[in-house]
Amino acid sequence: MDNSPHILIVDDDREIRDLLGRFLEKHGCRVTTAAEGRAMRAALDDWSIDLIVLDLMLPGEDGLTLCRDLRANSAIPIIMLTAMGEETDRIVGLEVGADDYVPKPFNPRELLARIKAVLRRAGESADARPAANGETAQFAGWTLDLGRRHLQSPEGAAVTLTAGEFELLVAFIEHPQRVLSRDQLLDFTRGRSAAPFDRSVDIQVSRLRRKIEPDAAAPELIKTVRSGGYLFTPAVERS
Amino acid sequence: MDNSPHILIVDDDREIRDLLGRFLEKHGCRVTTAAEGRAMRAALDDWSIDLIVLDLMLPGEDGLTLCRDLRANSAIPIIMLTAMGEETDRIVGLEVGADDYVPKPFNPRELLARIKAVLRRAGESADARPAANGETAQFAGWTLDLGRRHLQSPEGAAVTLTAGEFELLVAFIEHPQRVLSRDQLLDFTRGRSAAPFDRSVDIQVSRLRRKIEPDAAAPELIKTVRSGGYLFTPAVERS
DNA sequence: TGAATTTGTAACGGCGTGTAACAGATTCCA
DNA sequence: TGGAATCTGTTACACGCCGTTACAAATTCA
Repeated sequence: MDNSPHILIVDDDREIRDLLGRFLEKHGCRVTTAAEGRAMRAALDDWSIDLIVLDLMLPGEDGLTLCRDLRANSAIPIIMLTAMGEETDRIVGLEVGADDYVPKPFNPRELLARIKAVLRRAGESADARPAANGETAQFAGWTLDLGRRHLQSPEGAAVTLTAGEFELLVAFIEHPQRVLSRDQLLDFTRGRSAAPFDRSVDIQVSRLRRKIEPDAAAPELIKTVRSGGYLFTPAVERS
Repeated sequence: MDNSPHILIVDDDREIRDLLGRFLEKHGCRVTTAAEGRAMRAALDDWSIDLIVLDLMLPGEDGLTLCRDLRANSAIPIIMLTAMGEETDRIVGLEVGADDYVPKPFNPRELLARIKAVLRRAGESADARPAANGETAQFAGWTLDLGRRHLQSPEGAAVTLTAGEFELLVAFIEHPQRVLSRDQLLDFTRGRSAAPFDRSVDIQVSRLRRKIEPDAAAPELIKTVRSGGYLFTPAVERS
């Protein structure tokens, strides 16, 4: 399962989540599931999701509301599941910003086909996101300019980062003071999941530490959490 | 698929998008699709579109509005799809600036013929457009005069650019602080898609860097994003 | 304490990128 | 129209990034 799309299934029906999840995994997707809005947001925070399959009918916040909220600050493709195939639902779903909709009950194969189609289209118009325009982040005296991909030390010296180091640092900055597993870090930086005995994250952490830690032997900024992952300790301020 | 016209299909009906898209691709076009206005704008931002096939009836913003907006600041040829062949639609469509209209249901062959006709006409009158008259863009102290194709360094010295270098710089200036793939850059500058092992973009970037980067060994303006493409880092101001 | 597990990192090699050099294509000019 | 000058893509090779492997060090557990 390398470099495969990461699908988030949001449905209150456990059976649908499990069956659909297994089906998609068998067909080359990584899958995370959530039963309602709160869990959905948690999953979006924990992983780099490529596409959301969102049930229209949910307890608590319903799918339409979630969909509108998602659209407000992200461009993640959404496929809506609607209980009835009514025209009104379709219109409303598309109006609210869904990329496609599938009426229940659905054929998993058809859903998979639509997922692929939506992902293909999304890939074409991929980097429509403003890519952190002009934003900068400060931590422990350091300044990272997201737009210019430029890092400055507390003393004012420019430190050049390779693409991989930059991506890793961005992942840390976007999730500070949280333990991030190697799997999550790989997902954030490379959009793929870890293979067994995959040490690539360790290596990149080691290389990044050499550039930003005053003493790489006693790291302060990026701490190791044994059998957990890594933790970015400084507070991050963005502007 | 080289140097072929890049068609953008805007229609909320997935089936029409897919079928028509495949048909056009089979007949020597490159195709990108969008379900509604938001996706259409994203696609226009990401690619150099030669012609838009635009459905009159769309959820959210309807085709007429989109068409009028498009005409306000671009000359991209537009073919409207109208649900009924009513005279009024035709009149309104043409009034709003569409180059042709095709009533639904339509024969793909006929649509293709009209696309070719409109493209031929557009190609003839292409050089007639004043090409951003008198506009200039500033970035990192440099000034680029779009009309005169003239570049001035921060010190005030004139730097002559070849046509290819100029087109590349314009592509960067029109999409600053975004990672642009080699494929996108080829589309912007030459209107074609990349062949496997195509290094032409790399070469042009290398040549442009030599002219505008203070230190070509440590580029600041045009950064490389490994396995992603290139990124124009400075903020761009236009006047 | 010793074994098992986990992490740090040196070393190597595959692969993506930078660029020199050449050749084909295009433009310019008489 | 023909030849020169210029521009642009291809080829070839060097370099640097990054993942794998291997082994040492640190930590945990019995």
